[in-house]
Amino acid sequence: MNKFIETTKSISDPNRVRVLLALQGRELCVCRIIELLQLAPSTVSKHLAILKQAGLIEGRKEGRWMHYRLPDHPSPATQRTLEWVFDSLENSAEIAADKKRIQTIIHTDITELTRIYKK
Amino acid sequence: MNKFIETTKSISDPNRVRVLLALQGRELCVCRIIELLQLAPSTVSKHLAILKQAGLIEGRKEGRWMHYRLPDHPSPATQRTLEWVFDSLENSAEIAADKKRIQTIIHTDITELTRIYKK
DNA sequence: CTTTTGATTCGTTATTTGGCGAAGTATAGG
DNA sequence: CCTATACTTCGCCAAATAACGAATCAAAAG
Repeated sequence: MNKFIETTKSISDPNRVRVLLALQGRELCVCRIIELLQLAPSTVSKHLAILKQAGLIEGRKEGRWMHYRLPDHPSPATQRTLEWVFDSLENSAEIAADKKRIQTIIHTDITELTRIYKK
Repeated sequence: MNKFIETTKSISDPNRVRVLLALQGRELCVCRIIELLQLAPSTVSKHLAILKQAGLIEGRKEGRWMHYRLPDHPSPATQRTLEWVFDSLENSAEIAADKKRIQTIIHTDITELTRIYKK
């Protein structure tokens, strides 16, 4: 039950759900997720930590960059959770808009994104 | 997306989840749900209103008693949500304990339960 | 080895949430 | 009718949550 509630809490925030959908079929570094969500780096980092703790994403450090992705080998429970989330949001307008914007974001050079920190 | 978040929020409280599981295959009046959860009537009523608003349960008034049950004709989305919840908690110890206790509660006369209000 | 950069941790604040008891509503019983 | 009963609504409080900026950490780059 505890694990289940941890899972449901982790997916009851729209920004965290957007992250899960953004990671479908690709890996993203934190700076691109920041660009997608338009939130402070510290806030995004917290959201990612919550999703990771719940087992819904995993991280990989490569030099200075941290890349997050959906689990390579999710537990059956995690697998079903992700399927349910993706299935439920198949027709979401917000997610469709994100998907479109992600195409721009992944083709933007990282040095262009980091201006977020400089503001 | 809003609807989805409303759903996930409604199932991210353990007591609300316990209610959903308790309603599997049966209808229960509020007084029995109070007995199960051991919470104040006003608190239980609030939880039930949240689940109802999310479309996960429906209510039926019969005289003085309000009976709640899982929806007779759930939307496909609601159906999948309930399946996911039930599937996820198949092996929960807390839910197993509740199932056992519900057997007692449904065989207890309502006049025995109402002592909760009298305290 | 100092600086820069990408990300996380910490401390604070505003909002939301879950709990309760008191008051209100509606129905049944005396 | 008037009272009791089954719930719900309201108002309040304590705890949890989401957001931010400042400080910190770790890995390149200068």
